Order: sequence, then C-alpha cells, then structure tokens
Amino acid sequence: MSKPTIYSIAQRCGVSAATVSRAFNRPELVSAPVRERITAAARELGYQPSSAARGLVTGRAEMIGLIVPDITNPFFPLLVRAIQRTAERMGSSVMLVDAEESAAAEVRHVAQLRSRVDGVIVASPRSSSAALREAARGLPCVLLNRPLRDLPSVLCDNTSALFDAGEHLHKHGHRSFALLAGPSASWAAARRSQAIRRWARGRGVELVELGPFRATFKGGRQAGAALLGTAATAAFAFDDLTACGVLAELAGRGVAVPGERSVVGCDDVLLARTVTPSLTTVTAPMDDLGATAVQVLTRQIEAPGGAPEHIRLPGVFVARDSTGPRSGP
Amino acid sequence: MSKPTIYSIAQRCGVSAATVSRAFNRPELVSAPVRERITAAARELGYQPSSAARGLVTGRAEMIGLIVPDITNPFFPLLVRAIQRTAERMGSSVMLVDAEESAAAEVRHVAQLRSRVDGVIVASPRSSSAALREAARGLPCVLLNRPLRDLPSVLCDNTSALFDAGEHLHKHGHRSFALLAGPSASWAAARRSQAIRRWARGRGVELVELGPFRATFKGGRQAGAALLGTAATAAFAFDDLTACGVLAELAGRGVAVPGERSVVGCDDVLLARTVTPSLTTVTAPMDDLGATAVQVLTRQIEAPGGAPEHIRLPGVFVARDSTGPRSGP
DNA sequence: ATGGACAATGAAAGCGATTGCATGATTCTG
DNA sequence: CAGAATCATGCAATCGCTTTCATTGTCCAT
Repeated sequence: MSKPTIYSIAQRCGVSAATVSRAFNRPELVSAPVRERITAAARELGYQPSSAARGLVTGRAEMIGLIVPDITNPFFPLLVRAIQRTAERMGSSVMLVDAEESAAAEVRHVAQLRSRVDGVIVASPRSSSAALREAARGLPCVLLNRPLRDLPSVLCDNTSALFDAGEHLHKHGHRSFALLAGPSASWAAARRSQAIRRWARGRGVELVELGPFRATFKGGRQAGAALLGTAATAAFAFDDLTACGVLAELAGRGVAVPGERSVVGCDDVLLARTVTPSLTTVTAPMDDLGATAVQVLTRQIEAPGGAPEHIRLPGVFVARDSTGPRSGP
Repeated sequence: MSKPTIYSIAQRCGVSAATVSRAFNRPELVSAPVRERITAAARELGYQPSSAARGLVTGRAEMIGLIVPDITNPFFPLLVRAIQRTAERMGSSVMLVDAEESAAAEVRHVAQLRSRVDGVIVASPRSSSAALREAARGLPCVLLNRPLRDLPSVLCDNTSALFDAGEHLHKHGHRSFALLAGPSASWAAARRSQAIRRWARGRGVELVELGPFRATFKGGRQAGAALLGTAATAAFAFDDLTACGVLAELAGRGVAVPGERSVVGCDDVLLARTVTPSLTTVTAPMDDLGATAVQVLTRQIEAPGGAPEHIRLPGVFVARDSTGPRSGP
C-alpha cells in the first residue's frame, strides 16, 4: 500500500514500466487500448509521478527560482503572478524567495536554490554586481530591473514615460518641481532620477532634489514632509508606494492634491488606482515583464552560454487625479 | 566538465562515494583529515548535492507548499515571510502558489504540488470542505484560518480582541455601531461578524450590518459609502484593507476620522500603522501563526496519521488614531 | 513466399545520492 | 598476547523514472 509507481501500474496492466512511462510522456508510441488501460489504472491508484526521480534522470527540475528583495512591497505581487502564470504554462513551478531586504540574503538564496531549480529570476536591486555575477556562475539567471553586461536582463524603462509626465505637468502650468529620489543603491531609482533631471534641464525648469527616501509608505511620508519645505508645485515620487505616503502626509497636513501640489508616482501598483486622489503614474507592463523574464530564462536554460539578452520594455504614462493645474500666483 | 557529483569528489580524494556522502551528512563518522580533504575538494569544485537524487532515496523533498488565495492582499506577505523563515530554519524551502482568488485553482494547485513537496499549508478561505479534504488526502496538510474537523489547522481567533475593541469604543461614548461584513464564504469573516454581534447584543447597543464587501481597498470604499448612509458613529471593518478603503472614502467626502466616525480594522497589516489616521485594529500574531503552521506541518509529515492538531492563537487589540470619543449630540 | 519497413513493447542501463552490511585496521581488555 | 570492541571506510543495492537498443510481430511490395 505504499505510493504507486510506474511499476505498480505496469504490473496491474501486464505491461512493462517503460510502456507506462511512455504512455504519459510519449502517448503516440503506445497503442490506444494499452494507453487507456494505463491511464485508467493510474487514476484509480492515484498515481503521481515522482518529480525527484524524473528530475534525476532528465536533469531538469521543472522549477524556477524567483528572488525578490521585499515581498511586502506591492510592486512584486503582480510580478509574481505574471511569472507564475507564464511558468505554469511552460510546465514549470516557481519557488519564491523573499530576501527580506538584505543583499546578503539575495546572494545566499541564489546559492541555496542552485540545486533545486533550473534557473533563477532575480529582482535584486541591492547586491553588488560582483556578488551577483559570482552567485549566478553556472546557473541560468535573468535579472529583473537591473542591468549587468554579462547576465541577461529584463528591464522596465520609464524614461520616455517620465518625460511625458513632465510634459503633462508643464502643460498644467507647473514650473517648479521636486524630485523625491528612491534608494540610492537601486538601479531603477538612479535611472528614474536621471530621466527626470534630463527632462527638467531640457525644459529649463527648476528642479529641487530631495532624498533619498526608502521605498516604503513611511519613506513617502518623510518625502511629503520634505516636499512641503520647498516651493515646488509638483513632485515626482520614486514609486507609487512613496507617492501614497506623500499623499497621506499632505492630506494629514491639510494640503490639497492636486489643488496645491501635484504628485506623480511610478509603477502603477494596485493601490494607485484606488487611493484618493487616484495616482497619476507610469504603468509598468507587469505581465509582459514577468512573461518575458520567464521566456528569456527558458531560452537560457535550453541553450546556456548564448549571448545574454537584454530586453527593455517601456512604461507608459497615465494621468489620473493626483495631478492638475498649478494653483496660486 | 559536467556538474560535480559525489563521485567526482570521491575520485579526487581517493575515497569512495559513500564516504563523501557521509562527510556531509554524518561528519562524525568520517575521520577529520579525510573530512577536510573532502570539504576542500567540494568547495573547490563548487559541488552542490543534487536534491533530486537525495529526495529520491530519502523520500523527502525538503520542501513545503504554501497556497494563498490572493498574494496581492497585504495580509499575506507577512505570513509568507514568517513561514519562509521558519521553514528555512527547519531545512525546508517553500513553494508559494497564488491561487488568484479562485477556489478551483486552490484545489488544482494542491494536486500539482503533491509530487514536489512533503506537505502543504493552505490558506484557503474559498474552496469547499469536501474538495479540500479530497485534495489533501494522503498529503500532510495544515489549514490556515479555516477549521475543518479532520485536517489540522492553525487559526487566529479575534473574538476576545474584538470584544476589547467594542469596549474601547463604548468607553468613548459610542452607542451605535456598524458591522462592515467581509466575504460571506470566508470563515474568518463569519467568525468576526459573529463575535461582534455577540458583543453588541451583550452590551445592548445598536448594530447595523452592511455588506458583505470584498476584502479589497475598493470594497472598503463601498463599505465607507454605505456607512455614511447610517447613523452609526463607529464601524468594525472586516479587515485592515477594507478599513483603509473606508478611511479613504470618508476622507474623500470630508468626513473626519475619528472626529465624526471611528473605524476599527483587523489584522494589523503593515499599512495600518502608516495610513492617516493610523488604524485602530486587532493584530494577528503573524510570526506565531506562520511558525506554528510550519511546526504543525512538520509534525504531520514526520508522523502522519496522528490526530489533527487544532491551534488557535488570539489576536490582540491595539488602539491607534482611527478611533476616538463620540462627537455630536 | 521473402524481405523490409514499421509499430508496439520489453530489457536494462543509468541519473546521483543514501545506507545497511561487510571488511580491515586499531585499540582495548583481562 | 588472543580476542573483543571500535572506528573508518568500501561495496553494492536501492529510490522511481527515462531512454536507448533490441525484439517481436504485421503488413505490404516484390
């Protein structure tokens, strides 16, 4: 009465184990009647192939690892979903690992995953390039939102969308802006800041830089407080979570949005649509991002050693209610 | 130059594979010098034991599955963390699966996980008892926040904390309450509603029931709108996410909290501390909940067939800024 | 009839680890 | 100093599956 194996089934059906295996993996090689007997017996016995045994012989775990720096950040759940869906469609499962915001943990987890997965997707804004490269040596790996020359990566590029955001605000009469910078170690943060700076310079408008702030709600509140110390009428928050914090802080101090200040976020997290006022932001193409990452990883797994792909997906600007005409003098 | 195995190492060190295996698993059985040579060689070659091979012979995957109904709900990330931490300490990895709010998916995923994990933790408010029981047949399984006689479960019981919440509001002069009910299929929702009803009856205060509302921010806004249609001065929201929605809706309509209405949430999600006003709520002992679930599951795995444990951890009431003295007449 | 092509199946060799048993070397005991 | 006990190690079976190669039987063209 132990777990059924292909042998139990084989015996029960009077065929060899090989035939049972084939009945599942290459059904066209097995005659219809036999195949049916086998599947019937399998169902009856509640047979489940042992993935360990299969993995041992095929060398594939049918599993990919996903490392995120902070699962409590609302940016990730959507990504996780997208990745999970795509992976499932390709016959793989996903092992999610939360690095709890520690660079060391990110790298450590890559090492731990090595033996259990076919490859990993790493959303690792923190760890050093060298550590990352080293950790990924010999393991198919795709970087998310962080570029590294010799490792494949899938990035969301918001540069042009942020330009659009700037133009949108400019059109509404804003001339003085604040940049609420994100974590200094984060590639995304650096890139966004840079895009905004470039735009401001090109437009010839005033830009005061504040921060860096942590990418949390609380960080956003601090950013909001800092913003009030300036004359800027519009602010670019590093991301939506930060922006929500800013909104909360402003609301708490009785500052009207967009009446007195306009705020734009980034990422288009679920919350962005639902807060009041709803957030003007830049939507990251989460589904694409996740799906692409899985596909790139799959390619990497099937043909290791190819030139690393670098894919860049553009974000798109969405105007909502947290931005509006400049008020005052 | 293929992946190093215990054989490569054995050969390199002039010992047998068995010795290499022992050097890692039962080091006390191997003489010190040999052990060191082996570990040195292993490090040098970058050896990683194949978990498939080990799993095949030991019959253990060192992996547990975790099924959550909706990873975007901020309740779960903290739980996931706690579970992951505990599992790691016990030498297991966690496979997280998001059921995307579908009962069918919950059950389907349990089936898929069967062959890859030693057991599963299921946070499944939705699927039917029968389906759940069937899906878990022969697979160690622990239910989270949902009781079922014949399956072990770990629950967070907020009954007494909700009583405390009621008393807190009563002390502040509130006499007319609203219950903003959560999803009708959810055990937690039913239980909370019941606790609140009981308290109100016992206290002899007025209680109007609204809902059910979805456990999302948007659902909360609807609840907030509904609340304004009543004369209740204090409201019990199903959970914090709902409560945040209520706050947003009230703020949007210029209703002061706690000036005009008091709101209490439940779960003490991260956001609860950071919104304005910060949320009076009932904190679920997430870390305990997660750790306990893993421990119960581990016991279940090691000694299947024991009587199912049912563990209940109490939530505790925390007063913050979303509740205050009753205003008006 | 005869041989070849083709289809359906079986036998058996691994995949990389763990582990019970056997063996040889040391040390202990009386 | 003989034999027992102990220690370190090797041998070989095993876990459940996939896959190559060989085998058997059918059928068709010659």
